[in-house]
Amino acid sequence: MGKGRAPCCDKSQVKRGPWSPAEDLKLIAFVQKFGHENWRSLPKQAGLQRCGKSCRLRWINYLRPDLKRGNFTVEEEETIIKLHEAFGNKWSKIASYMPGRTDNEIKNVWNTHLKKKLVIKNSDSTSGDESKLESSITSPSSSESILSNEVPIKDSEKQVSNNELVIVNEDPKGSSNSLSYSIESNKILNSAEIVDNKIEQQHLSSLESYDIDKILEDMENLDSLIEIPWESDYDLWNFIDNIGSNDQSNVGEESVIQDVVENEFGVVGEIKESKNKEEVQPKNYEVEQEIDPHEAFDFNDIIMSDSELDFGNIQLWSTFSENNSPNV
DNA sequence: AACATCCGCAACCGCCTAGTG
DNA sequence: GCACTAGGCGGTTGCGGATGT
Repeated sequence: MGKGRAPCCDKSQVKRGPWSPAEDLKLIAFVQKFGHENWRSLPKQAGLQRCGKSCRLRWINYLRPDLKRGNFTVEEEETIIKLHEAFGNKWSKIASYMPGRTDNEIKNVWNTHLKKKLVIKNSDSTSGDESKLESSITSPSSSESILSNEVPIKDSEKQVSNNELVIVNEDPKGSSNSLSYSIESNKILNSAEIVDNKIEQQHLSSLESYDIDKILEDMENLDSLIEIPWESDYDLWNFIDNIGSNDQSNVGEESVIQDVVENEFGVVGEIKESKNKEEVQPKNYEVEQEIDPHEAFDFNDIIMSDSELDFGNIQLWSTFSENNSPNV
C-alpha cells in the first residue's frame, strides 16, 4: 500500500452526484431484504454503481423509513438550540435526541438558520423580548399534508380530511403499541408520524426546564412505542406516479419499479395528483444510467411476499392483508 | 425578460474511532 | 501494541431554485 489513506472506493468506477429514483428503489429494496451489514459490499450486490459510503449516507439521510422530513417546528428548533448549548457541534448526538431527524439535517438547519438567528437574537437581547424564536423555516400552512409531511394532529389522533384517511388504533389498555394505518384515495399518510408528533409534543412540553435525563428516558420509551411504516417520499412517488405517462425510455426498468411499488408498497393506481405537470421531473434527480445487468442482482429477487419480509422495526407499506386493515 | 446574487440542502471529503486479527 | 478495515462523524462544497435588481 502506498502512502496516505486508501480511498474508500475507486472514484472512477462509481457514480456520483444526485441519486435517481431507480437507484433509490434499488437501495431501498436491497436494504429491506438483506439489511446493510456491509456498506462496502452493498453497492455491488445491489447493482449500484455507488460508493458504499454514498449508499450509507443516502439511506441514513434520505431513504430511512423513520425519517420525519418536512420543516422543523419551532419546538424542534428550540430543542436544537438547547442541545447545541449542551453538546456543541455534536450533530449525531443532537440527532439522537430528535427521532426522525438526521444529523445532516440538523447541521444544515443550524448552519443556515439557527446560527444566524441566534446572532440576531443575541444582538437584540437588550430589547428584553425573550419570547419564542420565530421560525423562518416552519411552514404554518395546514393545507399541506403529504407534501410536507406536516400532519395536523387532532385530539383523537385521527386525521380525516378530504380524501385522506388515517386510522390510528389506540390500544385500549393504553400501551399505544398497536398502530394501524390506511391508504385511501391514493394518498398516503404516515400514521407513525402522527404518533411521533404527539409523543414529541408531550416530550417537548416536558422540556421546559431542559432535562436531559427526561429526554433520554423518553427516547427509550419512544423506541418501544413506535413502529414506523414506510414513509412516502414525495419526489419518489411523484416520479413513479408519472412513469409511463411520459416517454417510453427505460420501459423495462419502469415496469420493475411499478411492480415494486404495487407489490411492495401496496399502492395501486395513481399515487398522487400532480398539481402542476411541470413538476413531473423531480428535483435533484438524474436520468438513470443503465447498470450492467450482469453486475446487478436480480431485481425480481426483491419482489417477495410479505411473509418473506423481516425488517424488524423497518417496515414497508406492505400489501394489505385480507381484512385490509393491517396491524403493524 | 434576463441576469446576478442569495440560500438551502444533498452529497462528498477526509479524519476519527472501534473492531479485528 | 500494531496494522488494517469499515463505519461514523463533522466540515465543506456545489447544484439548483428562489429572490432581487
